Amino acid sequence: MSYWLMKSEPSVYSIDDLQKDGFSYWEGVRNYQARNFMEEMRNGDLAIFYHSNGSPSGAAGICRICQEAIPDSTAWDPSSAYYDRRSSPEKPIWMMVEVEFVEKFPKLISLKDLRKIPELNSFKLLEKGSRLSVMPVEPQHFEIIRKLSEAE
DNA sequence: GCCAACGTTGGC
DNA sequence: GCCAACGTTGGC
Repeated sequence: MSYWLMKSEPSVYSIDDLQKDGFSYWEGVRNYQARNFMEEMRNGDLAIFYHSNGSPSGAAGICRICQEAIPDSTAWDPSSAYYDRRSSPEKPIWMMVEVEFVEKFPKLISLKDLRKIPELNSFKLLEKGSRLSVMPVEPQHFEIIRKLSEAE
């Protein structure tokens, strides 16, 4: 079992939206590295739901992978914001997984707070210039963040 | 809205 | 294969 972090802009799709929906396809990823990570995801893997471009940004909750990578059909939908004419049902370029709501943290753990934790020094998310929207998370890092969410 | 950091594209 | 130009991400 592996751990991941997945970013979403709360103005587009937030942890509250996922809580309400229960499940959601993670469509619209248009970065090869992020796509490759999604292809590695297995049913039952857990992911931190991260709010990017939020006020503030930070870890908002946890979701579980419930459908392994399948072609992202928004890529061949001309009316979609994620349309990519290079992709087709015959030759899909982009993939998506489906995630299931697990929990919303009682309080968002802001990026600023994450940076205060010495044990998270090597966390990829916190590296300068890190922009990847889907990334693996070390099990010990995942545990630290989950524990942080229980504090106070 | 600004802008640094990064990824992608395309001319050569 | 190099690299300049351009587009995007995301913190602030």
